[in-house]
Amino acid sequence: MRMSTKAQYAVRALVSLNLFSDGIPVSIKDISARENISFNYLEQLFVKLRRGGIVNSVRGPGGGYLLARPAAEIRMDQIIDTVEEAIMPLSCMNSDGSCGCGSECTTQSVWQGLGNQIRTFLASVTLEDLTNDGRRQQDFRVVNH
Amino acid sequence: MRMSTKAQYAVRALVSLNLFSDGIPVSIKDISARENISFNYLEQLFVKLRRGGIVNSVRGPGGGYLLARPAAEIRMDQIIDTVEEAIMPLSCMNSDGSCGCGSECTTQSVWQGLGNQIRTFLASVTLEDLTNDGRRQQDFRVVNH
DNA sequence: AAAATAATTGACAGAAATAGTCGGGTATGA
DNA sequence: TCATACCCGACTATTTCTGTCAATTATTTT
Repeated sequence: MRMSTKAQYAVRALVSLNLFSDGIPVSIKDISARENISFNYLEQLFVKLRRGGIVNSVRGPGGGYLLARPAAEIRMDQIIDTVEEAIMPLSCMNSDGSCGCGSECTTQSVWQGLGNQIRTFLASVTLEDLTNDGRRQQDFRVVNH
Repeated sequence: MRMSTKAQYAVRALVSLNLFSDGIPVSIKDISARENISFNYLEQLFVKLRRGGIVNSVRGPGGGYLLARPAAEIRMDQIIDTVEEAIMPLSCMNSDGSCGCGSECTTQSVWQGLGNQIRTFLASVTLEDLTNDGRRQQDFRVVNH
């Protein structure tokens, strides 16, 4: 069981975006350099994030991306939903979320319980929470140099 | 983010084992037939489960596998740990569990929090819990035929 | 002792998902 | 009109997952 780099990159990128944007667009190039994530790969992620309504884009020189709404209203589960396919699919699960393995599947309840647990946790953390963590780390670094 | 079939199969197989064993060994062939899981694949899983101390093996005719301890003392997280590599690794995580991305990694806390959440949940469910679920489903089926 | 059963082990292969690349477009501000 | 930076789809490489196979060892039954 693992979290894809897609999700990890997307979250890191958005924290970085929130941390360094003062209302002006931040370019992928900047984020890519700052977070050391492949430019082309980030580009892909931001296309999804834009379509998912997490960020808005500004084209042309000086353009880039902006959060579509306040960081406090952007939840982790929303980010991951837009960037990945599903938070916790099972092998016996149909595309509509129903179970395809009939009566054999005595263990389904656990996995569903786990899925709910994960989703609840991710929904309880906002981009603002993470950005504050980031800010603290930054301050710490400045103080200690 | 997904749970591997390895983990799903292992749990199902152990529930089945516990459900149909009355102190006598159950062969992989039986479990394979009952749960409709590939014999050869199950074999692999049981090697790990044995090495992980979840089951004991009995060789020769009439042999098979037995739970190494009471079902109530076998927790989900233990099963998954023996069958998979890690419950929630991150791409920036070294093999020893430490983080390799230094100060850039402002988002680590979330993933660790999530990992703890998952682990806590899995540790709260025992094989007995699941077996009881299975028994109820079986009764239900018997009653309704 | 021989035969049958069933675990044990390691190597291998195909498929799918993930991760990352590339090349050409389009909009926009200077 | 040029440089910037988003936009988009296709493509490739890598890894992981899933499953198969063959050969071996241990044990019981006949």
